[in-house]
Amino acid sequence: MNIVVRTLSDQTYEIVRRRILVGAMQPGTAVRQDVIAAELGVSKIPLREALGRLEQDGLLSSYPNRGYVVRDLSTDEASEVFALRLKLEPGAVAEACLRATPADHAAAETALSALEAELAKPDGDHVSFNRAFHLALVRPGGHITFQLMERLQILAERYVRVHLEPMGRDERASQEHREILTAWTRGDAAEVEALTVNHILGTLSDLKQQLST
Amino acid sequence: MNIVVRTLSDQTYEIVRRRILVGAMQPGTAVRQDVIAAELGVSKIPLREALGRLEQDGLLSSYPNRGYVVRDLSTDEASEVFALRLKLEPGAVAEACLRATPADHAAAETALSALEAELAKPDGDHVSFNRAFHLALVRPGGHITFQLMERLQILAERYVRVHLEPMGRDERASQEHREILTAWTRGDAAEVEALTVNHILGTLSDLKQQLST
DNA sequence: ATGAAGCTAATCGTATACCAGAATCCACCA
DNA sequence: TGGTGGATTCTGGTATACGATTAGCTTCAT
Repeated sequence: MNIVVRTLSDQTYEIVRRRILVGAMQPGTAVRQDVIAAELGVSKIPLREALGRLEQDGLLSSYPNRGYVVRDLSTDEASEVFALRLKLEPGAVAEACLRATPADHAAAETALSALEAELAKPDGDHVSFNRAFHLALVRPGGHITFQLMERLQILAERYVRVHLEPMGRDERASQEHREILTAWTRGDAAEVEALTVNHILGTLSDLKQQLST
Repeated sequence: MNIVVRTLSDQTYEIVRRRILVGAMQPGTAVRQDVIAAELGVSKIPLREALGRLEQDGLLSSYPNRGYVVRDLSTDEASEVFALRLKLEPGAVAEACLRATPADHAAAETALSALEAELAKPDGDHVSFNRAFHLALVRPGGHITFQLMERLQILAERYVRVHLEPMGRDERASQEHREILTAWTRGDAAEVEALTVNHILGTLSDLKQQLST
């Protein structure tokens, strides 16, 4: 497919990112470099590169000579992230659907199937697959847009995991996904945009409800 | 002021970024790590961390086992970057002006004064100061928004330098800056937003004109 | 007891040396 | 002319060492 060769830095990045996203590394925790390096069996160069990327992703903060700390979650940041998604994602998805090739259609279909399959499992990791699907809808658009969306998705994922994963809001969201993908593959930009707005608003309102309890 | 201690990685990042932005490292050029490390007198760890950040900034691309390459400029990307700025920046600046403290006001004023002073110099580096000013207007808003805007500003700066720096479009832009800052300090979000839209559109239209010649 | 001052241990940031493996180049050969 | 198979050059990664800084703990004076 695309890139099969991945550097150790990449893999380390994804492992640590997952740890943060699933809460295995709690907010406020200092990142002990040699400990993690030893756990993962990598040396400091790939680890530090991974941590640097995570800082740019907004998952870590760094303090000179004191290292990295897992960033806190906050309702302020949650609002910010979802406000940004609302500003960018609908347009990005719409734009992408106009440029999407058959290969992109296939990729998006695959991503959604994988997500649905994961939802069927009792203890599946559907949140990651959800992110992958959403990003597949954006990828055919511009490179920069995709990069920004990727970051927003990652940040959003933290909040979704913490607040929404326990409650299953899966059936409705899943149906919305299908609708979006259909319109997207059809190239119906206006419809895609509207559906995406709704979808994000749906997630956001569920989130707000959870936060207020 | 804020952060006085900066790591070597940070400094290296800024030096290499400047080289790319001013064209000292041309698009398409492969980045020879040991050469640059030797030139800057740093070892591979800070250099690689800097390069990784530049990749996330969209200034470099990396290919496993082949290293980093300076990304090409393209009119497509230029449009993308400015479209994103238009979607994000006006709202971000408006939001920030509502949250800005007196310290933020002072910082923005300082940034604009510095920019104006630089414009007075015959061969000043006003493009960097322009970016600093624009970012000062966004900083009091959310952390994530600021990070995204920072990246967009950096990307935009490349195109501005290449296409607009030769021609001086400075007087009008400079006047617009003053107007924006005044409304911003006053906390007039609606006005700030409108002025910012106009300002970006102004830059964009100058850019399009240059590109079409 | 309590706060300040000083010492100590832990950890970060960086450098250096080294190695395996991929990519590239080039000379040689069909 | 057109491969082909080493040499060469880099990158990506490891191991290790070390100065500097931070944080924690101890001690001492009040």
